[in-house]
Amino acid sequence: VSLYASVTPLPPIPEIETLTYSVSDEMTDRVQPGMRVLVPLGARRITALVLARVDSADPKFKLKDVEDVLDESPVVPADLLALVEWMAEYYLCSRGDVLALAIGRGLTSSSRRVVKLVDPTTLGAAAKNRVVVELLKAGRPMSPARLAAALKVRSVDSALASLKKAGVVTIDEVLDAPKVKPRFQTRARVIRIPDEGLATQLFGRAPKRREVYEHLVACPDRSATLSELSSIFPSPKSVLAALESAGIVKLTREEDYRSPELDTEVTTAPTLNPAQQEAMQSVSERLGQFAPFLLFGVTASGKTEIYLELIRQTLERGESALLLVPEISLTHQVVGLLRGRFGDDVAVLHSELSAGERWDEWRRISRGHARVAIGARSAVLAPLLKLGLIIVDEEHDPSYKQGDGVRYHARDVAVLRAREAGCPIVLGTATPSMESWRHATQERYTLLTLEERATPTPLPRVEVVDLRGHDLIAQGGIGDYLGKHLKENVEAGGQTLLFLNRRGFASSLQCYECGETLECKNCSVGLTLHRDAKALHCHHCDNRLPVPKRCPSCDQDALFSQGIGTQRLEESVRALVPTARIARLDRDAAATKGSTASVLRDWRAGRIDVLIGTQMITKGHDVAGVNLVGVIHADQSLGVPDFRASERTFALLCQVAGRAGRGEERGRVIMQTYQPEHPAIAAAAHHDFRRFADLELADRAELGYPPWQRLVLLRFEGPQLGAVDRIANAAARALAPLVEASPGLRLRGPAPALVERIKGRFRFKIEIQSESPSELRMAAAEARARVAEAAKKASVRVLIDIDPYDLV
DNA sequence: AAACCCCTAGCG
DNA sequence: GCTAGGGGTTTG
Repeated sequence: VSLYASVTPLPPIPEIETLTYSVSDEMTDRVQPGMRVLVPLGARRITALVLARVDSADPKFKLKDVEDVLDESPVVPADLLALVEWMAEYYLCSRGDVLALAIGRGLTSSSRRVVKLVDPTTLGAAAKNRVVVELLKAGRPMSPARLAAALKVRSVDSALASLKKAGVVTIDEVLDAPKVKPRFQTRARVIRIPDEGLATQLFGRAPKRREVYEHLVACPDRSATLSELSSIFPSPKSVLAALESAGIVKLTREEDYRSPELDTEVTTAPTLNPAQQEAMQSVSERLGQFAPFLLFGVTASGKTEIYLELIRQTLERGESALLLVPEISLTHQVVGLLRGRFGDDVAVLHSELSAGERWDEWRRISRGHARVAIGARSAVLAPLLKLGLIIVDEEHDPSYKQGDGVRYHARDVAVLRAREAGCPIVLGTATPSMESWRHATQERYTLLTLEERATPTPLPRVEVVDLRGHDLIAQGGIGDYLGKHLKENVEAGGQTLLFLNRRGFASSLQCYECGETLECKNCSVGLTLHRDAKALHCHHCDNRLPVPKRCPSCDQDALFSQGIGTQRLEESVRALVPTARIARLDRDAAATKGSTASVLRDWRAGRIDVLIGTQMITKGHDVAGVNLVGVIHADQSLGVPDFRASERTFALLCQVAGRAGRGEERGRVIMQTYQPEHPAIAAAAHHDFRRFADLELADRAELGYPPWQRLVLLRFEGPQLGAVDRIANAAARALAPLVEASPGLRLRGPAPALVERIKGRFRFKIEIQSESPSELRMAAAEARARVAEAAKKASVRVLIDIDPYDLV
């Protein structure tokens, strides 16, 4: 019986989903699903991941052999491969795309051609040949692509062909090593206790041998690594060699994991209060089976302790646990807690890891050496073995939805993964997403509620200040009421948090003579004024320009700034409370390395009186409680033409408000707004999620927006407006018969995106809506396929966003 | 006729 | 993503 391997290239190759190779007899045992292999493809060799072993192959292919197996154990466990398949199907992308985002880059190798000069005397006639030879004479052997680049021509292939024929050069295929290699270390282990005679013989005149030996015997497992020993004994290598040849010690090479530096915060598990206990118990009873829970707990209700206890129980059952958090960089504290409780059993996966660190954490998990994985979005694909529990903290957080590439939603994938693994999943939040809330009210998810804070402080008092009739900008962002309380709080020595979700100084510059607003030349958006950097800054393409003195359009000295950002707010706070210690936390301030951490440290230590920030300050547990929280412009994010604007605003306001009064006394929150009656603001002021959800769901029902129905967004992007418009319309026409045939299918668009141009690319969109997700996916795939060819010709990219979060 | 250039099909 | 090879064009 012959064996074949179905593989997918890694990194992925567009248009190639799977390839089939034959497996030679001596490799049949080694080739297993989830392993990387080296395979020939065309004229070169590439790495690929084995998806399956199959016993038959399409006879129309003349199959090549798998050349080498790169792993000893599967890099991707079998159940994770199944999840990858599902994601590729659901999100209409290739398995390779999903695998690439799971494993990351740097783990693949491929061959390339290298040109070597052997005999420069027999030059060909062509001028190009001469230049190529000159270049090779001067430097080292290089690839055809680099030769072409150095000579600033498209290709040198034909010159090389003739040079090769004349015997001037040779072209070899060289295999690149993967960029990430495992690191090894030597471990010494005592395997035999010497009897008295041998001991005298070995140690009699060699006290150092005895010392090393005695140290090793005292170690756990009677073993230690070479680097550990080196830190105690100077150059222990020769001693170990002697002990090894005497048969006392065995030296082995083992993989050395590059674990990221992590803070460890040692705490003891507190006794859970009755509400926590009850919630924990409900999940605990269902360990070992699929059971989705929505853990709805107000801020500071002690959700984290429930997570920790459930993870402990899962490990005790011999299973592994996955904890997803919105942004790992802002949740160091949770990582520290986990490390404190579970030590080296914890692995961290996030984008800030180096390729080597990520790979080693990945291997630690996939070998079962780490059984708790914590990470952001992409950690939902962590290669855990015997998965027994998934927790998604802050399940409502929009960062779980990937905005480009494979546009997956980590929370949704997590629920599916839990179902496949047959384990409980806990979605924790103070402000559930409408989707999860509906599942809970329909009893598809079990609702667990924590109504009270675990701390003695009650929820803060929230006051809504009606800004109508006031010019927020003229007041520098701080109205009279907020200003009065800010002053009082600073004088009383309290800490104040001011929240404004816009960075920069002013949102735009406009000319009062000709009315022109200064726009980015690559994007159809206004440029933000950054006064500290003395620049106009495009928040879409990162373009930076000097601030012009006069209007570039009419040359009048008539430019004035509009809107208000954190930098301007900082200025007005300094004017209002000149003696206060003030700090700002936003993406601009965080750009200076390490500044975020030091600002947060100072804040927690009470060395800062007023902290100004964007939504960075609302996330995670790093910002401790304060006496006063000021929301500068609560309805700011309601202006976005997106059906989720209310939900986002509500969640954001609750989160900001939750920062108040975590310590001894009850905090105060002041929300300034032009829309005090808006449900998102009114409900947030009363900490009343249920009321907000009722109103919001009713609103969405009218238009059939999620969670009532599902959405798919088709996006069109390209450098020419006309081409993008044309392809978008062609796609709409391709969809028309489907819409006609199916009464449940609705179409909105094509229409230009809110920001019509980003980085020089024009953007159009089509929204498709239906109750049936499969019908939607089919329609989207059909539309894309129908316009694919024309789109390629017109350099228009067609992107499909399943369950989109960003509609504008 | 050879050399050069550009494009794209097909890779298992 | 790469490469070899097809076909059209230029060059000596």
